[in-house]
Amino acid sequence: MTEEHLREGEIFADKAVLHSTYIPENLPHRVEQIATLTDLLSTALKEKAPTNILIYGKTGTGKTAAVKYVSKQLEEMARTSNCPLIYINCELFYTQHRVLGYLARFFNKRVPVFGWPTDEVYSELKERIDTEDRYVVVILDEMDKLVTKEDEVLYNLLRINSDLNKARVSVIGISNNPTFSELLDQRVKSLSGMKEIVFPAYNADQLKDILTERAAMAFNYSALDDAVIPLCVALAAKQDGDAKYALDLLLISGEIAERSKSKKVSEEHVRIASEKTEDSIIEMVKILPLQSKILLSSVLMLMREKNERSFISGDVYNMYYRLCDHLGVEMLTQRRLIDLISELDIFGLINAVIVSRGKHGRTKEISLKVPEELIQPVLFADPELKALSDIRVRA
DNA sequence: CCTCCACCGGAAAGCCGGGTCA
DNA sequence: TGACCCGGCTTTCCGGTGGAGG
Repeated sequence: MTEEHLREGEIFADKAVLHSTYIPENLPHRVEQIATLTDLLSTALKEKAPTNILIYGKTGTGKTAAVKYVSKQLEEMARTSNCPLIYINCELFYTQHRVLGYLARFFNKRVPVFGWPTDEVYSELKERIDTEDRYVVVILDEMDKLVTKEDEVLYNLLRINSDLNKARVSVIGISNNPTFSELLDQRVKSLSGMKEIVFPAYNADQLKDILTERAAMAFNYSALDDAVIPLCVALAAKQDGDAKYALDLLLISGEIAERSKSKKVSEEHVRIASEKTEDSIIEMVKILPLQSKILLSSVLMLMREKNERSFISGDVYNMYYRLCDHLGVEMLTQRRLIDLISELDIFGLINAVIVSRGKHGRTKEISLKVPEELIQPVLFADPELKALSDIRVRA
């Protein structure tokens, strides 16, 4: 460890501090959430009364960090009291079968990856867990990935306690989707006594605290130009206070500075870094399916035509139909567009919030979340969308 | 307090391409 | 080879709903 420290260059003291996997000693501005979480878990542990917790908030609001932080704290207690903590990222284990299989294997049941019917895996798992008097905590990160695939792993796990005699299971679900809680079956929620913890987005001041603290550990003394952190904060604040983005930016800026053999990270390096992350947005847009591209273009077109920032879904649909017509592309039904919009929202390309407008019904308010100038050329570069560039809208 | 809009999103079924098995 | 299955994508159908305005 110390050797590694010494090997770091002039810029970084400890690069790993800026990685998203790093769990800091304390998480600024998340005291309340951590206290609630610790509280819920430790009382559940002591009283052997399982509790299910749903954590939600946008990307980069410290959800995973907070949960890992708390697990670390509880680890000691866990080891002495036979309480395994199992962390699963659902993005990697995205079917019920795989999650259950992973859990079963965790409890030393040799389940082949393929070939077993799911309910058999489930009942094996139950048996395995129940062999001992213990308290099991299962953490499902990116939990929303499971529900959308009409999987029942959640429901099974949330209700598993009623089928157990000796052991007890708590589930902690983490979700990026702010409306996820509504997505969950109300019945299951009340049945399992699910508690919710919300992680709000960080504001600029809070982001600054976070970056300052991490930078002090990550960088060598005076390796950062004074303007660097404020610039990172400003850029991240634009991304809905995404702390992960801010830390990435800092890391990449540092690496760029290092590679260019600079002694200091400068504002210029941050600029280059932010361009680099822009590249990943471009990449994402590039590989979007045609229909999603048209949909995204509809938002752009509306912005030009109406000179506004956000639009209701009805307007977007209409524009989408106009564009399909113009391009001679088969158009999708409205129902399907709802799903594509949610998808773009999850990708972080647009913001979609449900609003109720009284007499004017209930709808989604949709706005672009990335710079227009950034994605427009990418969209129009698609051969299928070429014809869009000749739609001239009076300004 | 009730209504009613404009859309949301669940359920289920169809279609399609690709993979599997006898 | 053909029958069958699977998963992803899409459509059809439809029941639901928050809140401004009556």
